[in-house]
Amino acid sequence: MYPMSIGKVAAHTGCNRETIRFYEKEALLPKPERTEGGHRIYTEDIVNRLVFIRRARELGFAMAEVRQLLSIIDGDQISCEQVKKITDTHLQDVRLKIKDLKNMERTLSFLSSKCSGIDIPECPIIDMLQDERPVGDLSE
Amino acid sequence: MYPMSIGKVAAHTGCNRETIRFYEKEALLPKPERTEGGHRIYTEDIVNRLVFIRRARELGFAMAEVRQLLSIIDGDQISCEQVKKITDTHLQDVRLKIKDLKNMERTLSFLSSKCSGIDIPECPIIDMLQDERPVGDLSE
DNA sequence: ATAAAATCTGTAGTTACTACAGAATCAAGG
DNA sequence: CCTTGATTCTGTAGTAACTACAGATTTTAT
Repeated sequence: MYPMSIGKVAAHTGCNRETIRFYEKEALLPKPERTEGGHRIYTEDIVNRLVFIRRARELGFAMAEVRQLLSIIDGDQISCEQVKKITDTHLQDVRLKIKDLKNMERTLSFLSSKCSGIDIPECPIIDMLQDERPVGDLSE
Repeated sequence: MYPMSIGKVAAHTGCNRETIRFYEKEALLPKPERTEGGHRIYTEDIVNRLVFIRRARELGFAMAEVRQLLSIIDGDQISCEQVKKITDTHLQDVRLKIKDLKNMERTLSFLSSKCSGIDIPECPIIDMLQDERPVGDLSE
């Protein structure tokens, strides 16, 4: 299994090659050993670190936050308090985004419901987007 | 009121100056008249168009979609069918994003609940992000 | 030995803006 | 009319997080 070429790592983790090199350039991943010809050779440690990064990213953590999490991991002892703080801050962000998207959803489905889709001179969607009244204000 | 300088338009619409010029460069807005010295002068028409763009953007339409909507508006007759199609496609996108974010939310709040925030050698959040088991798999 | 597959570096493109720098113009007050 | 401060001008570069090449080199398999 190990050591692995970059292509194997990509296949194994689902992270593409370019992204792996990108993380290395950004110093989220350490520089791996090289073959004589200069090809990267990955150990299990680095691959685990990559998996960690991908997982955090899939949970929506920004790269800056991932960087913080990694630096906590890299420190002598892990500060659970800091980790929880980063997580909770991010959780707030996610909740806010959900709220915003739900508002969009509400307005969009309202707009869609007003439009038959049958060609008529006046389009209710266009009309409402051009209307003086702010979108999302569904009052009379 | 009209005609307006770019600064007034910005204040009036809440869209910042740079963005207005950016939309012009991107040809979402037409090139406005200029003063002798070269400053832009905005008519009501252009400002209305800007408001339309901002509203569509606030509903999460991508610039490419806004572009499509505008070209429909600019055509001889508005195709309600096309407008509805763009809207409904976008609505699907929004719903998908909500779904993804809700999954993140669920996992993040689970992680957060597992962490007391009190410094202990092992951090449950870090552990779970490093765990073999994929995040979001809350099974035993 | 040769051919095909994989990898290398470095640069540029993506989205939708935002932030300058340095120069020119405009509006208001005296 | 003149000055001063506010506004605007153009053009370039930066943001986030990758992704997509091009052209050269290396590795692997036959």
